[in-house]
Amino acid sequence: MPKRAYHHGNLKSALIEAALQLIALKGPTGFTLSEAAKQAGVTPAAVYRHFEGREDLIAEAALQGYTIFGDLMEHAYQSGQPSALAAFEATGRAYLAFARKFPGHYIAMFESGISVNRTPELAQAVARANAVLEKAASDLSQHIPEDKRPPASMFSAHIWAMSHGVVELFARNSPGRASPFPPEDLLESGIGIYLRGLGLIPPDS
Amino acid sequence: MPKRAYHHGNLKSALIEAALQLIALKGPTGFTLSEAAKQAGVTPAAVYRHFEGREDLIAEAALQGYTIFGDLMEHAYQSGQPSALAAFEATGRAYLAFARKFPGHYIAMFESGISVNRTPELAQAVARANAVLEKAASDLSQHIPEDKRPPASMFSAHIWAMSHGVVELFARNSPGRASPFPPEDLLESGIGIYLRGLGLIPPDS
DNA sequence: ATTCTATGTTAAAAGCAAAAACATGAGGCA
DNA sequence: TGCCTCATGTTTTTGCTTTTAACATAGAAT
Repeated sequence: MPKRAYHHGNLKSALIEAALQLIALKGPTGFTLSEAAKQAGVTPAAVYRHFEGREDLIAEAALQGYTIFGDLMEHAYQSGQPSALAAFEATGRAYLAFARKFPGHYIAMFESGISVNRTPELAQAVARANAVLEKAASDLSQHIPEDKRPPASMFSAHIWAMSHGVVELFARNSPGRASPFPPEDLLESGIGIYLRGLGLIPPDS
Repeated sequence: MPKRAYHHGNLKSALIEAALQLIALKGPTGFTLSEAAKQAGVTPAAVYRHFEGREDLIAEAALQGYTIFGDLMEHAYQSGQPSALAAFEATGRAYLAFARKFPGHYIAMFESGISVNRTPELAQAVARANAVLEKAASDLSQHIPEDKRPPASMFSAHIWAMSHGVVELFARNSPGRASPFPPEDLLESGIGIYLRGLGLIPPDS
């Protein structure tokens, strides 16, 4: 194999790819710009032609993550239609699936400490993902009597919180906080109980 | 005031204190051993007389955190006795209160990437905190008919997950993921709905 | 009083982020 | 065809970090 030409061709994507791998492997703290550059076959300084710096590289990985995340959630939502309940439960499963399939993205998004308001682009990608979740929650909550219906944004915040909590505490093997249950079961049962509490599914196991 | 004597006196605690402050301020990534040393009025190398290195310093902060956390949860649990429900809800509130009052500890515990099995001591402190939560959940779940009662460990995992999710997503101002609701309300309502789903509180707002 | 040891300092090696100065080569244009 | 230009990489440098080794000091023990 001939050594790479002077110009890489698509260094930007290669760097994001390398960053995602390294972030997933060594955590947001262990990740270094230099190592990502090396893995892309390039000197550290070259990174600055495509990103403002280390943080910006992580931020772009997160942006890509939110975009994929939004797509997946949207697709899951559609796949459950026309049943509001099926659509809702599909988004729940998609959440966990995303965290499992795209660990680098997930970490960049939620554990790297970057602000969602870092750039307008990022904020918009977050807002879009949020909107899908809230739409699924809103659809479903139409089935609740209006007087005892929580705001859809609260509903979706609850579900997002539980999903995120399950991922952070029990789905990541590294901290080793082993639960006796597979994360999928944990989340599904938790959401099930919650929905029962809203009267959205009948009270039988 | 005369400059500090050659021997600090209680450098170890001073370093943990400084670390907690800096971690809360700049996140686990921004935190540096050197800065903690400077803040304690000592050279970086002095740190190595009391800790194995940067990670170990963070780990000890986390250990201290889990100990305080366990104490607070225990106290909250006792404060609600003899009502299992009151005790349970008190632990929920205590969780959020801890995250708010001890941000440095919380971050060291849950966001710094240290493994809970790093040392036996740490693992034990985590286990103890876990045990309090599980006891509260177990007490409460006695009030559920045995055939439709989830395992106490699953019950407590659900609550822990939602609590942690609320803290991470909505209680930390830095990521700027503003929810329209105060985290306390969000968590309290979420737990309320969940408990209703288990039939532990009657279905009225 | 003298020695031992815990606890500090200085000094130095190795790695990283970031910026400045320099190099290369691909595409537009005569 | 041949030159210019500019996007894209490389070297080099600065200042920070972690970590280790060698040295210094003072409180405690004998």
